[in-house]
Amino acid sequence: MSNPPTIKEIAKKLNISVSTVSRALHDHPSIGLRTKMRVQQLAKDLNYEPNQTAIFFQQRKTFTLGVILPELSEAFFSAAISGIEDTANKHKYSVLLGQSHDNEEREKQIVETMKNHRVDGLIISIAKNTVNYDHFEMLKKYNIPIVFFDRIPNLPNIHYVACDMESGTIQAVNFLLKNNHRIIGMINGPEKLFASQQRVEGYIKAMKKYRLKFDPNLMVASDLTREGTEAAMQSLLSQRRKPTAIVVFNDYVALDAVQYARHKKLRINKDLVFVSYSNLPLSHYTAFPPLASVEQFPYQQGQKATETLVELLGKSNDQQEATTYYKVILESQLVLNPNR
Amino acid sequence: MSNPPTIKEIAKKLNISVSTVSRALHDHPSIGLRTKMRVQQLAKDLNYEPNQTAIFFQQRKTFTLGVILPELSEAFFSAAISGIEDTANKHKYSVLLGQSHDNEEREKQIVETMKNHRVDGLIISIAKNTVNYDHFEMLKKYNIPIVFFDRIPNLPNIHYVACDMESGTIQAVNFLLKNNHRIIGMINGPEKLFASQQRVEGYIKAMKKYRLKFDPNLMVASDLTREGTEAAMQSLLSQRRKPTAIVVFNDYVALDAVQYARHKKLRINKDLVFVSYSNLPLSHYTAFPPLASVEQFPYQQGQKATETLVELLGKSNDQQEATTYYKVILESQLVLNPNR
DNA sequence: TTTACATAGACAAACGATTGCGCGTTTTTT
DNA sequence: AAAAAACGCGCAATCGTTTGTCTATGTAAA
Repeated sequence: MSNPPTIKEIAKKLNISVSTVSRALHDHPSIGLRTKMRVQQLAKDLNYEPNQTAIFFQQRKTFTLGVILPELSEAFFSAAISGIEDTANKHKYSVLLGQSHDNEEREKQIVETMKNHRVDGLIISIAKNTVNYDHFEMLKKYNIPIVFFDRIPNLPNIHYVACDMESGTIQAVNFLLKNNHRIIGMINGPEKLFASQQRVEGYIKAMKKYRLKFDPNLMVASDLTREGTEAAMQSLLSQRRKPTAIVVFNDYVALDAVQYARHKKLRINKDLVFVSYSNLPLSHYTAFPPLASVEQFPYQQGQKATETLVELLGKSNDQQEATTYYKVILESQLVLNPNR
Repeated sequence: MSNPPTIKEIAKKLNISVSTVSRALHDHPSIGLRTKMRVQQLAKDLNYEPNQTAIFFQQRKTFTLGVILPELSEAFFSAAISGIEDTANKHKYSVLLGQSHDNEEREKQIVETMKNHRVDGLIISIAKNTVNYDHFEMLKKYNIPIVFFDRIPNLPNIHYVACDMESGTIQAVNFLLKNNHRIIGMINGPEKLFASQQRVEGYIKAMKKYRLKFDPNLMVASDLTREGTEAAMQSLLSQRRKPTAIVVFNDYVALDAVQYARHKKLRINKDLVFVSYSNLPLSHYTAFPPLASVEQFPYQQGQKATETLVELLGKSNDQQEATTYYKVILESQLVLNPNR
């Protein structure tokens, strides 16, 4: 027989009704032990497996989590998806995947696809230049909860998991200050990102604590492309008060910044030192690694986001409404480079 | 209204039958232009979206591809999944994800989950120590086609996409031979992997062409862990005929091997040079990169595997049977490290 | 005018499983 | 021994959509 066995076939072969079979397979108390055994035996013999698509349809639940990330090939996100998949799996959920390529249009379209697939919930790290959040709001009407992580939108009532970049930045700047740097530059990311704003806060707070005044010229933004980073470096290095240290948005940007500096004949870790974020494994192997990097625990963020979502899904809609929004903050942590 | 609109509601509001609505939405010729317009207008107004789970169920097709990879956080696989997702998306397929963590048990369980989800097809790169292939064979009975890529099982009748590691190895060894190395070691991967066997073939062929005899002591295997690699290095370096160059299974292994060699006070690229596989982006930034690396085009492999699977799914079962098995071989390519 | 044939749409079954309700039979209670 | 409760199972609706078949109306051909 080519088609997988169904509950109907079992019923027919045993001359009982489908409902009995269904209940027998679920160990329902109202089914006698005898028939229960017979059904379960035959099911095993026929290699019966319930048709999930039928169940999904009937139960209006798919046990599937949608995950939307900017770039799967970036180490940060691939670590995150790893944590997400592991945790989802542990809770019997499957993972439906989409990458936005940092493109808002594409992000919208994926959200649409996920909605039509009737995913039970979504985990999203938004595209870097998404400014319109309608496609997220829309999901509320469909009762599809979202947990954002790392790259979170600037919206009031959302669930999210993120690293506290403010404290991480304070750690980073303090580290530099303690090493006698006084003119500290910063290459930040897109202003829209909450994480960028937090970095600014942390930077300013740390400087203030040392009674150093904030020089806005030392704070530049990169769009995270190589060109953007080079422009940022150029701007920083053309200052009258040249920075002796630079805090950089992430390790990828740092690699580009380092290359630019070397090209300008600056001696890394002598004329100019770098501290960055992410602490990718590669930075341990790299020729001129940043002195230190703020670890953001992508795997753990993914884990936590998934656990949060699963917990949310365990609640009824009313309960969901009643929950105050989850705002899970993981502490980031400055990690000194062992090869420094 | 909390529930999404259905075809039924549209039918009721317009006082026509559901079948008419369905056909109108699909532009079926037997529906008059007037009603067609009215239906489509109302559908738009109500923000109607077909319930995919119902359609999946009804059509016995989910437009979902299952993807099983060993480790998402490895650069090779994250690049591959990126290619897979992009290509699947282009063909209106979604991607259901699972990672085996190189664990055969887990791999089996994921296959099971995917089957129950009724994915239309599977793309798999097998766990490194999977020796039993029953769970793959089983899928044939359910008419779920599989396309393997990169890490392919040693089975006769399968579809697969892979890089030709033999020619890549020949290129690598030739490169070393031309640079006057005569004693060339190799750290290979698990013997079960087809790719490992191909590397051996390539190595031997290249040596033969130079009329050099094959010294089996120069060929060792690593289980890809740091410890395994260190053991392999130790074995190689303790030879009477010490290698002046080593071909290493991949860039991760190479990084470990390099560290071991440095620890042993060997001068990289002087006393000992390395050539490896994968050409991960990080190797451009690394302090002591391999001289060259055999690029395996993970993104393209993912793309190609997905295209192959989609093509397969376009065919009826009979046609599928009739197709000879796809064996897509991408040429690998030796890439010299620009920072060498 | 009658026959024939498109045209436009309705009816209903089917996909596979779950579940509220009802009904007959057995067992327990008093 | 009669009434009540418990047990064991079947009936049928339901989830939303697609699709084969049938019917009614109108139009063209004979």
